[in-house]
Amino acid sequence: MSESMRLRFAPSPTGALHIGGARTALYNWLLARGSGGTLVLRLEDTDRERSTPENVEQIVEALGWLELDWDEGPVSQSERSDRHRAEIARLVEEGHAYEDEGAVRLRVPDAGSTTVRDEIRGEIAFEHAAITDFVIARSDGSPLYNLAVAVDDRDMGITHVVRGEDHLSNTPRQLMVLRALGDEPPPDYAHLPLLHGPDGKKLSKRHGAASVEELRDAGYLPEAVRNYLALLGWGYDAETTFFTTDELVERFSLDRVSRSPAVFDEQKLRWMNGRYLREMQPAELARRLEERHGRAGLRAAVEVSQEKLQTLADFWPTAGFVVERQPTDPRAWAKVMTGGAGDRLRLTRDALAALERFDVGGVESALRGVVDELGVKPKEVFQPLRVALTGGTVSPGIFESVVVLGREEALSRIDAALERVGGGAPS
RNA sequence: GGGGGCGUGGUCUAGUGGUUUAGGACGCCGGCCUUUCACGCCGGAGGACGCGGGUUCGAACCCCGCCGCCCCUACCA
Repeated sequence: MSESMRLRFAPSPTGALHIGGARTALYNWLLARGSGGTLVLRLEDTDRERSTPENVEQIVEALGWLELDWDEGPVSQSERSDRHRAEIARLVEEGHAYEDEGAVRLRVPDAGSTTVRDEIRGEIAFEHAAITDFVIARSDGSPLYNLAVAVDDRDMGITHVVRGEDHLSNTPRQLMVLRALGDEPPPDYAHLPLLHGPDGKKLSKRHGAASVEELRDAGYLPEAVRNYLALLGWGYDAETTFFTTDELVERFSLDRVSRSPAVFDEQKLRWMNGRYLREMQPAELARRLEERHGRAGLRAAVEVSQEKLQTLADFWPTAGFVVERQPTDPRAWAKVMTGGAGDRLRLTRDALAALERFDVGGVESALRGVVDELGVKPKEVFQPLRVALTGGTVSPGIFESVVVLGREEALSRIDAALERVGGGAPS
């Protein structure tokens, strides 16, 4: 790749930025950043009916969240309509196109073929006989996709067009427009394999999180999404799975991009996201969670729960009890608060109340003391306490949970549970 | 219908003629760890590389046919 690569990411603002589009944006960005080239953001909004400002805003926001920036643009094709119309007129004048019931069609030769040189798939020939004279301008004079793309790629000096495979069949048409427009060599093309849902069909909302916005809301980290998306259709070697963004920029190349479509597997993204979450500095994780929840003071809750999170959305269910009391899960209560649970909990309360050093080590020895004293299994003591403190049977480590709540709050919650179980008044 | 692309365990992939009894990862199953759930660690099941021919001493890798899936075939992009 030359160091003067000029790439473009050209989404159509007819909807949110989908995962496939995000992957295309990522690959273009990696290529631009890795080569010291330029990335242009272009909005293909020649379909004025379906293109909306809201979608443009959403796409720009999604790119921002993914931390993918661009060097030029965003430029809207609709703003370049005059330029497109001028070229359409010139093509008609020069005989490359003609009017047909008001619309304008490009002349496609009856014989011969146009060959697409694809960086990923090699040379692909398209027989002209199978391509009709296609419309490049509507009868109202407005330019159509294949014309606008060709004119813009040419005007913008795009050297590499990297886009989804769904555009592969359009490429010979754009190549023909380009040729009619002038003699300049066309850009290099690379068509990325499409992304499918678990059912093998084109990815859509019915497959769960399908847009970048939904990924963000589901609690995924942009760096994890970048890493995962990079691996959907590209691999560096036989064993490397984790890449920092710098490593991706350095190592990504089109010649290792796969040719076959990939299925977006949210389970693997969850796993990868969990790995990123666990390796993050607690302060940073707390900052992101505080931003997400619009509240401060989450650091302590983060420290006891970080190792259990797979997404940011997992935080509240697992550590919300630290911030505020949670309703008790009836099933948890019924399962744990049986037999002599009340008595064990009362003894636990006494041990915690009498504890001098209220830290993890102190709490642990106090609780294990109760276990030894009663001669029961640890969980006979820990689970009732867990339910009293958190409302459920699943939570962060019990010693840490006790300490993070503090003695006063912990005893208060235990008392409330004792009252409910009727296991006797607090001593 | 026509044109084009693709086809390695459920999923993402490594592997382009022999070092492959096809490697790694997610998921799944079992075990260990253990205060719950995770994490982590260990082990396991699951692919004869879409199918059928051919070339070759030898093919997942080359050739042909077929099948399947997807894309284009719009005055959508």
